[in-house]
Amino acid sequence: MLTKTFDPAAVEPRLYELWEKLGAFTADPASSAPPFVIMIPPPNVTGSLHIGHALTMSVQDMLTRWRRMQGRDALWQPGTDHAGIATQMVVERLLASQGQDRRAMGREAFLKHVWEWKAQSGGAITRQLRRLGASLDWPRERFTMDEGLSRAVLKVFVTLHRQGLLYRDRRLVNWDPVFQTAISDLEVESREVKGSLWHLKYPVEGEPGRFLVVATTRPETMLGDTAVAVHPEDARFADLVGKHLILPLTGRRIPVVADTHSDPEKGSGAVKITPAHDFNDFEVGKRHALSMPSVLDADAKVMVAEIEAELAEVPGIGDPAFVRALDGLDRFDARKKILARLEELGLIEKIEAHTHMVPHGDRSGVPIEPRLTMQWYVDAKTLAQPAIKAVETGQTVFVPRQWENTFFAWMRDIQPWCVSRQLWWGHQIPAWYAPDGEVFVAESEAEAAAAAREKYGRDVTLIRDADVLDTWFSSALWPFSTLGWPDETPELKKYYPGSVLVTGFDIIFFWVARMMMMGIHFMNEVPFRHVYIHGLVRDEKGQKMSKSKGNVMDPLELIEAYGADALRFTIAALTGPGRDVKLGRKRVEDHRAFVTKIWNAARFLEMNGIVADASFDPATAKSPLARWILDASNRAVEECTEALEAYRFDEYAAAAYRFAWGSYCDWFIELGKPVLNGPDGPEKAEVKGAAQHVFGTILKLLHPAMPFVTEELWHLFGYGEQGSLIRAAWPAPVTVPDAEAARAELDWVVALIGEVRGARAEMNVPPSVTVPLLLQGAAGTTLARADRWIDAIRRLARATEVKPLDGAAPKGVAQVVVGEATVMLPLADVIDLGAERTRLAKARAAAENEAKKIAAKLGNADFVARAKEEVVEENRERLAAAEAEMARLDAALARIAE
RNA sequence: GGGCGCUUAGCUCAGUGGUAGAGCGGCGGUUUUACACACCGUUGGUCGGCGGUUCGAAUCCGUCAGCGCCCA
Repeated sequence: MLTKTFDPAAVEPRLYELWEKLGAFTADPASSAPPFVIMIPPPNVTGSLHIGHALTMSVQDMLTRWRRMQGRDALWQPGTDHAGIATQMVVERLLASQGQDRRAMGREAFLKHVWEWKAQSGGAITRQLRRLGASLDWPRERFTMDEGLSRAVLKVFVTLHRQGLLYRDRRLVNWDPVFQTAISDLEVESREVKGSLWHLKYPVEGEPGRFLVVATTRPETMLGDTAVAVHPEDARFADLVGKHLILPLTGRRIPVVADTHSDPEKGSGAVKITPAHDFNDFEVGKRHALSMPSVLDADAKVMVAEIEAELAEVPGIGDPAFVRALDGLDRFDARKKILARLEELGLIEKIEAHTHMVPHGDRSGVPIEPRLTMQWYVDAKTLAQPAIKAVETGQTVFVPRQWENTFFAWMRDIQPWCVSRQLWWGHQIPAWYAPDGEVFVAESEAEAAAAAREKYGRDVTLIRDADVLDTWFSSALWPFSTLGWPDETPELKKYYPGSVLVTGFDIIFFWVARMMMMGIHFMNEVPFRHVYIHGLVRDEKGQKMSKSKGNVMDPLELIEAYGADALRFTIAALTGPGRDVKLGRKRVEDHRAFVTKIWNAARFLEMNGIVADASFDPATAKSPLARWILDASNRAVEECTEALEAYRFDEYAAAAYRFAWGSYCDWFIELGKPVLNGPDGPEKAEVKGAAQHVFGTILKLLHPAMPFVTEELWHLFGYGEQGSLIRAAWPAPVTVPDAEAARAELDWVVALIGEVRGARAEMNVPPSVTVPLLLQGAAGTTLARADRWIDAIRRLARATEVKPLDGAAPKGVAQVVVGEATVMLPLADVIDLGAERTRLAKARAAAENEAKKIAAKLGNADFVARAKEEVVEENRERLAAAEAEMARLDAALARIAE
């Protein structure tokens, strides 16, 4: 006996272990089956499963399970990435709590700690993915710092360098003062900050009392100003171009230059230029050959060294002692002091409140500081071109398509990719420096030494670059490094390129674009055919989930409460095209009802002795009920398959739900009860056969979304061995004899029951009152149908019998129109005839309204002349039907007039 | 400022030229032996506004408004 309700907590872990033990998730490079490949977006090794993972992983698992059932050799490649900054931060914090310090222990010892931490705590998310039911090929699990993947990183780095696509350059980087490292453009997020716009007065050289006013949001950087720019066409400042200003506090002479970067509309129309601390100013500096002194150090503290030589005492303007005293001061403290001093000197014209966007490190959360440093860069511009072309030509297709625009916009304006990070945890850059500064890039120290020996004719001391690579550098290789590249493995041959990449739109730049670039460059082929972009998970109100808002939902807790199937089905149902998913507890609870519904349907089958029967052949079905449900299941199969092919998880869920609940449970089982409760015989056997056959189809259709409950029932009902549904064949439509006739018959039964139920409910007839149904004007086929379905009609329409009206209509009937017939319910003692007249009049008005609308359309000569013939014909039929219904309702009204 | 997207029933959303839909909710009824996480019935929308194209527009075009996201 099945338990009263499904108990996911007891069943799910057991089944997952079984699948894993059976090797049900395993891909087989030796098989002849065509591959289906999804590369997991490797979660952070520091991470734990959040609701966003639940979405993306559920989607990936649905696709994988579905394709696997279709007979594809499915590989869902698992793994995690080493998450440079995040992991280093976690371990540093841990060490700090034990009173230890990274720098004190040194690089080697620190890395040992990180590896230890990874071994102990790094696998949390992989365990959690199992709870979700993710059918990843675990024996193939990889980590971006694996030996194999590290070898791929070395090879790629060295190759790109040799090809001139990876180089060192001294330019401005986004510097994170907390982590003390460069970060890429993408790791910077603009945040709106309420600040001020300070209008500073810079004295014009040789013209006492004349000032050029510059507006700035960052007054502390003025120490590093090397020019003031005005717009070339700005008449207000035309005479100043070429003249010099005395930079307050430092006393340094700086030129006024004409540059279009200066916007006459903004601020004062003149802008101070600090090339070493602002990206735009850097470009201006390059255009005008300005010097580029840095005045902030790695900690974002004031650094006077590079401007020391030019400090000059100028009465009322230049104050070297003050400037020197700022050395080592935090940037924000320095700002206050500088402003106070300028105020004293009368060099602040005004201060405006000003809201502006300030770049922040996405992990550290502090304002990033542009700094002039030497870093390694990848020539993304060059690598981007083939990637752009691949999407333009459809080698890779985004779903939904509109995301291609986002991809193009970024790729066409791509900047050099800064790949070096001043961290210890990561792939150390394979570059060695000779004492003269010459760099040797090689896959090993020995190779670098050999190259150096060749150059210098002797051995020299080489020092390895201390920096590591951006984590995304190794992630970019994921689609082929996980398959064994640079070795030519069977896996690489079979599973590259992947079928589809599934991710959120926020990752298009970080990862998708970079995989495209690296994949095409090193494999001469795009890394995946489709990129399915899903939305973000938000709370019920549509708010982004965040810890600070306190609206985060823990997927594991939801699984605990409602089961993984319920969570997964909810996600499927809510994942529409290009939409964010608004998820609340209530939604999961609601969809759990569907899991329970399936379970209860199974209990009904069990009570009726219905079990799997492979010998049942749908093509031999005779009873209309069996043929009807088999036919309906064919359509459900088609709908589900088409929906999955189109990545329409909402439609897939809706089609399966509609069929399982709305057709199988609500009608097939209910209509089948009289037969199932009746004596054994061919009809009963056939209904049982259809019941088990279609239930098997339902289990298969739902398996990608609800793997656990379906797998459990699959075995309990004898469809297959334990844990075998996962590899059962995806259903295909079956042959159903004369499906159209079965549809027509069941449509009639459903309509009759529906109409009678509706009238009874509206007339407040208690369910305990049962009446005969008298058919007036019924065709012979209708009467035959009524006869065939009498037991079901009795049961579902609360009827005692169904028979043709003999003679005149009895007094006090309720009447409904079903097709050509009028059905009379003799209810003289129960109903209010006035109310019945009102009800009929309302129905007649609706029919009349419909008829009028259609008649007007058909009365339009243009419509008849220009619309498609089948549309006109359809409208003619609808008009006829509406008019016939009006006539029958008129007759019904006449019958009970007084 | 530039770009993208969204606006359809109380809520969440499908619907991309031919009868406006689903789920949930609301309301009324029901212990009819799978299921109250249920069953039956029912209510509910000038498809954001305006203009255009068309025989016909939620759907195509233009425009305006509101909201969201990305970029500067």
